[in-house]
Amino acid sequence: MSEYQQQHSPTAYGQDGDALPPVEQHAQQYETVRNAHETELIEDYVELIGDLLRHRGEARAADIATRMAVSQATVSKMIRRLNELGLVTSKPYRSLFLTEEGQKMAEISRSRHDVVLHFLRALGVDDSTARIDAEGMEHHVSDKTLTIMQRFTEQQRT
Amino acid sequence: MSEYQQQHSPTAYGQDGDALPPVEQHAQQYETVRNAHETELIEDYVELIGDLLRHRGEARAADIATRMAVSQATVSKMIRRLNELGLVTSKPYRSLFLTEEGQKMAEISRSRHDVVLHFLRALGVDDSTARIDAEGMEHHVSDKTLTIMQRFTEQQRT
DNA sequence: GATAATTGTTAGCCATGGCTAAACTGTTTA
DNA sequence: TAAACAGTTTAGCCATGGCTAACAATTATC
Ligand SMILES: [Mn+2]
Ligand SMILES: [Mn+2]
Ligand SMILES: [Mn+2]
Ligand SMILES: [Mn+2]
Repeated sequence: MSEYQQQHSPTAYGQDGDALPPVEQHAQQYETVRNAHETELIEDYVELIGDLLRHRGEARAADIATRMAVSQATVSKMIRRLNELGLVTSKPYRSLFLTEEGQKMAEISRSRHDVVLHFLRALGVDDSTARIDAEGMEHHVSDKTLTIMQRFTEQQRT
Repeated sequence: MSEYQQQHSPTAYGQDGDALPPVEQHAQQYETVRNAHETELIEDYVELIGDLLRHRGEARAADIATRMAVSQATVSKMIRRLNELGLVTSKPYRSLFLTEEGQKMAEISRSRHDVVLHFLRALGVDDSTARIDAEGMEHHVSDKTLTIMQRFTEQQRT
């Protein structure tokens, strides 16, 4: 491991606050991010389908495509995957519906999303920015952090 | 647009706090996330190479592979991309170096990363969790939010 | 009821980011 | 100095998530 042959940096930087984390911990950071990326899109689809069902009573592929700014072909393909994963049921040319499992995922995702969004607003971020940031951040916030965010938001509200 | 044919939801949910955002805004959320994903991994590589150079004096492919928990083949392929993007210079079987542009990106990424990490700690998140969350969150935090996070951290420090 | 418009599906393309296996280069050590 | 080892590269595989183009089905309009 070349990384350990040279213990002292020859540059003038020395200690500048943050050292490199231990290898195992560092590796775990990236692994966790990769895992999040695997489920991220699935969650967004399921969450959106749930939201469309709640707010509009139906979830059509065309609406998903518009809201996600993605082609209908992309949505169609994705729906097949969601079907295979047992998250949605779909008859051709009909509205989508969520399975039990899909509904569970939708609820969890929506609640996570809400906690992050409300937290950002409580922190002083304007609504439109908060919405954009929350859409990405939500998938990378641990349960621990989520709890802390929630507490912060509640305290702020008083 | 079927989404607008049915204005009133037939379910009992009615208004429950958060309505669906307007289509254009909603679409922009997802687009922004997709854009972030395109540069995310590149930034992490460049940032890590910069950190290895600073702390160890050299950045070897093998070390990157270990730290990222990824195969050496994956790293090798990625280095070719970084090269093509003009972010690193590399002679075969030698340590990597960052170009001017690569150094700029590394600095920006590191500083972003630090702001998010320190913010999470200031918020009360334990170090190890903060590190994991920051690794993913950093790519989805807007400049506006970043500024607010920085202010928060400084206030907390007093 | 025929035609037009909308909606959905399929086929096939591409880039990205993983992987394993095999070959190659450079360094260390017997 | 030759062999062994560590590090690097290449080839080729796969899944994911985009796209366009062509076609099919449903729904709306005349
Ligand atoms: Mn979400
Ligand atoms: Mn999201
Ligand atoms: Mn980073
Ligand atoms: Mn990162």
